[in-house]
Amino acid sequence: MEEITTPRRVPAGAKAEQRIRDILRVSREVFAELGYERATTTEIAQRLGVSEATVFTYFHGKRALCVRVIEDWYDEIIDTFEQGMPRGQSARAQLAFYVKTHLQLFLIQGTGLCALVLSEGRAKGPDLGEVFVPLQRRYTAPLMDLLARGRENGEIRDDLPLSLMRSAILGPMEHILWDAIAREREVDIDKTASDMVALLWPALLPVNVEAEKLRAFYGEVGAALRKVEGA
Amino acid sequence: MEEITTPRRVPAGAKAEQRIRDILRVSREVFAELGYERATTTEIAQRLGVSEATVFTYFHGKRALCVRVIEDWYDEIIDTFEQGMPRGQSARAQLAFYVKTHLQLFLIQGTGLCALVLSEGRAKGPDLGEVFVPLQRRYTAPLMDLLARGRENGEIRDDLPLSLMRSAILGPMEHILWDAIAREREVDIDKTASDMVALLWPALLPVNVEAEKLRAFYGEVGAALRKVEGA
Amino acid sequence: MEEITTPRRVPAGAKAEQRIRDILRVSREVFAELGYERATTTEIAQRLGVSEATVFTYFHGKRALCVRVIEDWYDEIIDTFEQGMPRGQSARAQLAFYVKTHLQLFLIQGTGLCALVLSEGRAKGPDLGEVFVPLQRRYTAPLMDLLARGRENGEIRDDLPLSLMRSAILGPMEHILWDAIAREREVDIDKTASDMVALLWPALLPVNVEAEKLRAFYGEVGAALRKVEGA
Amino acid sequence: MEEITTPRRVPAGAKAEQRIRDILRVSREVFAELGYERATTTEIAQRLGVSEATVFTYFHGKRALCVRVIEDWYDEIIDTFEQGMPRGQSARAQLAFYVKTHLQLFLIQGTGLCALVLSEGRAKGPDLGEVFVPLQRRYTAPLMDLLARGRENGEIRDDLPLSLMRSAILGPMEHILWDAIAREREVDIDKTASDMVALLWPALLPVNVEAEKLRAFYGEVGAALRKVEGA
DNA sequence: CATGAATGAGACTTCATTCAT
DNA sequence: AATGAATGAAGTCTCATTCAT
Repeated sequence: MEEITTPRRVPAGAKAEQRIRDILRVSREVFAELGYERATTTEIAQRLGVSEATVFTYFHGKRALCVRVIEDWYDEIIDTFEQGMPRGQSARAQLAFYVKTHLQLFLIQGTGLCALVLSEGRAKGPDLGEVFVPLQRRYTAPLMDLLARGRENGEIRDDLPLSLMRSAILGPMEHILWDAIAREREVDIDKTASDMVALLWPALLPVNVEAEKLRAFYGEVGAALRKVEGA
Repeated sequence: MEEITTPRRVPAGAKAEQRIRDILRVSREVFAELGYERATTTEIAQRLGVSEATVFTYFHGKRALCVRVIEDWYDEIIDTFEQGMPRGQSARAQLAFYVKTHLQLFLIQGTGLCALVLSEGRAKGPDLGEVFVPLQRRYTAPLMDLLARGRENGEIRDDLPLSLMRSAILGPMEHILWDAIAREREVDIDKTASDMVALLWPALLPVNVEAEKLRAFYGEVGAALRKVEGA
Repeated sequence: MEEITTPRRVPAGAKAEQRIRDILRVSREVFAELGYERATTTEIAQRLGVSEATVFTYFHGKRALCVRVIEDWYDEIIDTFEQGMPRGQSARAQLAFYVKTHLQLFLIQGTGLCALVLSEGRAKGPDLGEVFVPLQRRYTAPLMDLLARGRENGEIRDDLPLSLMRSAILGPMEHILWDAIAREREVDIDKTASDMVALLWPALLPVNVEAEKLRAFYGEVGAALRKVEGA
Repeated sequence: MEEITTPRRVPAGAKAEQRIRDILRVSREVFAELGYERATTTEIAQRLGVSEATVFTYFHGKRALCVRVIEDWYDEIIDTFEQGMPRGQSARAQLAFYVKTHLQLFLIQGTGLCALVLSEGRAKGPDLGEVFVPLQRRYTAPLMDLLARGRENGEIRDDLPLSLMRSAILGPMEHILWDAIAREREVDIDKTASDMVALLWPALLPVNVEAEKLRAFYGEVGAALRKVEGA
């Protein structure tokens, strides 16, 4: 089915690489705006000011181009998380970073790509779908790690599967983003992010860390602190 | 714009109604599996074992057929919620009902329709989009009511917008469903539903401010400790 | 190609004849409004409040129905002329009757049928065309007779072919009618008819050869004069 | 309503222009032969020996193609009239030119386009109709001007509306042309044109230019002439 | 290398017509 | 006698893709 043949000869060189970047940039726009089916190679070529044939000189076809667009997008996101994640801080702080960054990335880039992945990734024929599974895994890895570390530290409850928690964090964000798009409303990213964390954090807390114990802990730490200060 | 032409003549009668039901059933399948763009009238007709012309005898066209499919689907869901919601019970019990029913409806029907609504509702030209807005409202109404009643009773926190809470409930469910589809894994609905409520319920509870602060303090001290240890 | 088979069995009887008349009446409307191609059997059936199948019970098909509509229309027109023509009076009076009646018939019935005949009669495949030739002959017969009689009496010139005169009378009327339709303007039939006769009658009079030459001379001298003056 | 979408990209270049001319040439034939509804893009493509897609590469669609065909045809006619009209000569000579040129243009090109305009221009939905109104005006302008100038000079009667005279000239020509087509008979253009003018001219003359006066005028001009010659 | 030009395959849709009931 | 229902055939149009230049 899927042609695996490479285009006659993909050009190489500095100029060629620039061309590839241009095509990818514009394709990302078009796929994001229109979705896979409604996007056309004509539209992409026209926005670039080149002929359709040129696009096909550098990419196998529409499908391959779309896959590449999505891969690149994932890579960017994953990089951003891996590099920025404040690993040393509390799980809550890490979550806050994750949520805010996520909202930023999606709202800036538009939710188009998000929708693209969600709807095209689901298409029956494993046309695009199978490409995404590993990407999805890498993409959610920072969150999963965050949760796992928090669980080890006792900061996060361990009575429920991590995958459920992941859904409880990613799901609302996607939902909010679509809502924002659908209503064409501006979103206050900072506020939304902090509200979201305020809402969800209690859901992640260990259920058995009770106020009583916390108070005792607080007292002891305070006492220890004063002891040091007094010394 | 909107075509007003009636199909040549929509038959009416017992046999005709059966045919309409058949077409709708199969169309729901096809749209759900393939999405709007990839679904074809040819496919629908073939699965039904009739000619394409027959489909067009009963529906104005692909678009109208799809709209009808979605409307019917929403109606089913809304009915189920409105009739089954245990209004007398606690907010938590009502939420449990909502979540479980939701998962059931979606998993039985497949998430295809959900994806259909989400991706087509977002399409550039508000071709299908505008049909959905009122449906969406009716569809989320039971949940919003539930939350509002809980808030009045003091069962649910009132320091965050309802819309955020709505997203925090619907979002995870959609996410789980897509995950289930993508991995083609069976889902234990009862367990997933109860886990989900166990996870989310604390997020909805009124905040005990003191406890909240203590928890934050606890988390940060722990993190500081680990930093020292790690260094 | 053209099926010559009769419909299974054309019903007969008083009720059947009424039905046929109804179908023809409505079909005439529809064909006149929409032209042959744009008219549909569905439209005809719907306006009648019967099923399409019923139409096919009484007529071979769309084509045959249209032919019959046109034949009937011609028959009406021909009858009107043959019965009303004031044969005893002067050629000019007869022409006046012919012109006025013609305008009346066409404007009342709409020019739709006229257009139908003109455009369908011309279609390449002699589908409808060949049916019309004899009708056209009968239809123009009253006019041709009128002219021939006038010529014998010396009331009408005999230096030009009759067919040309026929065109000079029928042509303008059709032109006026289309103009009226195109601009959706009301036409004052009496005035238009008398103007038309006033205009055309001199064209039909026997030529006074000498006067004619003098007139030509006068025109040319005048033109030459203006040329000099203009220079 | 009116689609604004451009074809994917209309090629521009020497070869492309040739192709466009070819498509227009063949389309003109097909529309002329069959009328708008019966003409098919398939037929056009087949006669050209290209795929249907090629036709759609150069034109938005059937409708646009037809509009262009008609516009071009009108332009040709209008140019011919505007350039060839012998403005300096007598009104009769100008009319003779107009009639003969008209017959030539129509008989060479076939009356198909004439019929196309007349029947499609009248179609219920003003699909094509509205395109024609301005063209019609430009097209009849030379004739109207001719008549107006003649009237000012006293060469043409002023007791009847110009529009009626226009119909009395254009109408017969169309009628003759259809007759020619319907009977598939050759037409002697020169003879028909001169006969037509001979027939119609008396209809346009001022009714009060009488033989007596003309004779006197003739005598005087003759005398003047001889005086000059004698000198 | 870039592209102008062409196209095969397939989409949605319409409608005259048939036939069992 | 009437019709409900179904459909074959055809039509317009779109788009990813190819290939010679």
